[in-house]
Amino acid sequence: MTNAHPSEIDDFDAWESRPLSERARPQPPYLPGLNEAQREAVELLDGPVLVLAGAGTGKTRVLTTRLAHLINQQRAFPSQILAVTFTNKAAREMKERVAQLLGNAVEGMPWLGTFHSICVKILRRHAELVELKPNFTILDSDDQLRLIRQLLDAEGVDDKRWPARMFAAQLDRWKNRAQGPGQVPADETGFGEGRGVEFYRMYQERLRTLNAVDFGDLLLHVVTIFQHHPDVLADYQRRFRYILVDEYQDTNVAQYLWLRLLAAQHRNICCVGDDDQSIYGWRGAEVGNILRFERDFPSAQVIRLEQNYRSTPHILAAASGVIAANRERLGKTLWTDADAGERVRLIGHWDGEEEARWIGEEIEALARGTRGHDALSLDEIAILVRASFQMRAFEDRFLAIGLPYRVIGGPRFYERMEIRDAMAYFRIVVSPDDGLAFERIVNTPKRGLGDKAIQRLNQLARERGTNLLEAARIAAGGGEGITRKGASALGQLVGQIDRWAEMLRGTEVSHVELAEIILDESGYTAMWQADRSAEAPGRLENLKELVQALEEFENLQGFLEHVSLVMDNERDDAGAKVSIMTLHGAKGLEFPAVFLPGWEDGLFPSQRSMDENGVKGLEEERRLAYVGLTRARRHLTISFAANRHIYGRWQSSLPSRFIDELPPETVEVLTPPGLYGGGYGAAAAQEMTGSTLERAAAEASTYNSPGWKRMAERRASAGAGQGRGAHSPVVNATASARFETGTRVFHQKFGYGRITGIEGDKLSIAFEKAGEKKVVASYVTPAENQGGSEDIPF
DNA sequence: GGCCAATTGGTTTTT
DNA sequence: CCAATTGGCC
Repeated sequence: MTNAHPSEIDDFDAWESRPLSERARPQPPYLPGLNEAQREAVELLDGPVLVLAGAGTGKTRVLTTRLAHLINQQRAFPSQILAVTFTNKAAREMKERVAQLLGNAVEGMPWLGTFHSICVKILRRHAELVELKPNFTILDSDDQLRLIRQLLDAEGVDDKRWPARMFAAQLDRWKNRAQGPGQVPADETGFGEGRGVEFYRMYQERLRTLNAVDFGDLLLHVVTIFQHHPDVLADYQRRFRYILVDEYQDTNVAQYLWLRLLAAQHRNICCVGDDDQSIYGWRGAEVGNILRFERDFPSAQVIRLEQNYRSTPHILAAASGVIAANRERLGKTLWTDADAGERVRLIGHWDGEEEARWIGEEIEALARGTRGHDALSLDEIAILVRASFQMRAFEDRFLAIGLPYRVIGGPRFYERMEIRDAMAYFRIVVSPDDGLAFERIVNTPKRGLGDKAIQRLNQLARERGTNLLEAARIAAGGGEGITRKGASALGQLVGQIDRWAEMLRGTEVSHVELAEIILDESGYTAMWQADRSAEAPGRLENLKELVQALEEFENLQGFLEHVSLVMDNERDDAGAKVSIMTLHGAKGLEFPAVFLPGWEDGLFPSQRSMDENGVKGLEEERRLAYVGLTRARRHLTISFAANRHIYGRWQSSLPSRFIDELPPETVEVLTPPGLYGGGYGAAAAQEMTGSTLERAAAEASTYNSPGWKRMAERRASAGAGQGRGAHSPVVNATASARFETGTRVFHQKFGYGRITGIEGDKLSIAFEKAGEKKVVASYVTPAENQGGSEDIPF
């Protein structure tokens, strides 16, 4: 079974038989400059190697240099190296940097990519082995959930008792462990009164009918093929002479099996990772994979990268102090020869709003350079939170003071409704079997075909053993239990799809033009043009962007595959801005100044993690703390609030237990000692009551640290009225007095608009760009004075 | 079949 | 508090 690239293999054999002297290479220019451990990690090319790369130790550099070295030393053709990453971003970066190292001497590496993209490539070649057609579609989790809903509904499962989401999660767990319906452990079939495996089978069957796979299938199917078809496996084993894996601590069982199968012949597998940065256990990652590496690959060499080039000793000490409390770890000691730098700052606040206000002011100080350092660009500052709801407090505050920020990891472009709709139109034109796509668009725009009609179509498709599109064609003829109006609408739609499919095959129009025609003729664009809601203009804008994005692809098919695998959302909006993101989102990044707010027990570590996963959960939270701490280069500030406004109710909490784990000598405490009983952290605060907290806060101005003084001054100057936040009655009164209906105003986020109504502290404003919105009065300034209430010098 | 009001539940996220 | 989804009503 030599299905793939025989020419490449022949080339290699020819090359391998050449005398050694011809293969010799001069000392490569990229080796000097690496430290000893890094160099070892680059040069140990043969056999299994585990590189334990602590945060900031030059992991990416090692990985890319090793790749370049393999090619430079002619150990293998680029096409014989398998290099896997988790994200497209990482893959892209690696490609670029290898090309840079080798001076563009290498034509692309076909097997450098994410687990999923590489699996797609393999699976398309052998699709028939798992009863798929090579042009199968890849469903995202949204489609997946809809399919599950349909299935469970058809089986009469009560969604209240057995929610579709729950089954989706279960499916994920199974697929993450590469367990097909036949390999599900007996004690995990409980879903739907013991019908879990039955549903799993049916779900897989439906996917097959749709000629579709979900994300989990990409790995599961390939592993299944490898296990059942030794000839196919042998082919790939032979091809991949060298294997490199990034972020090994994040691999799940399926990925692990996949790697082990592929590495079995040459055994040249190099995994790079950091067990201390494993933070994706909740989505199937197995820290165990990295902890067990030496057992899995006997004679493996383990290299530790421990010299940190990113952070100051104080920051490293803080991170080490926290992570040392974890039991399950391989153990590394980061060190640096950088200057001590300033200590990690720790500060407690009365509530979340005060925390946001304080951080806002600190950021302004950093940006002005008034903290005794060179001024920082806002791009060099980040706020890392545990959960995204924490972001709002910062957004609110920064909007109010006009501090530019960017939220990283919001809703992705390709996840927007209008984009998914448009894509569904493209999908049904490209692949007539894609019933989910058809279902999505059949009544968008409204064609009078609701749930009833769709149910009937599905039934019809089942009866006739055909796909939804064909069923619709039949139903359009009438007499199939669809109303006359519905049948005629169906007939029109099917006719349109046929015509578009015809155009797709022909050469008359380009795929970009076709896309425009589809969106136009279907009435989809018109639907949004007719929509008077605030979002409509933005959606039309997005559709334009979508069509524009198409231009970079050869055809619709290629584009669709790109989108299903590369859900990137890198919008590079210009201007220096503070980054606000989750700790998860910050992995792999670094910033000169980092703020870590919300270090309260229950929030961080998250109560839910601890409740659901006990010590394991707590340890993962602790690794998350470690990731957060090690993002900082020079300035690091941890903070917590005694009270927080969560989901509309006040909640008070104790400082995070992780705070107790910070080595005291690396920390500068800005919180008055009274506020949390002298020491800091949960243990010290255990016995504090609300009233003692209040009294301590009142005594705060007597505290003597410079940081605290600064804060006290600020607090005093802020004035008592605003001390409890921008939403206080005082502010409201001023605000409503300042505005009246019809006033033209400016809002930091939504731009210009006219006030259409006032309710208490909230204004209804018809924005010129963003449409009608309700906005808190204090975030809006009269249009004549758009500079805002404070002058910010940037 | 479509629209509005009430209800509910709300870490972390890539592919 | 707020969004997303569901249930009831036209």
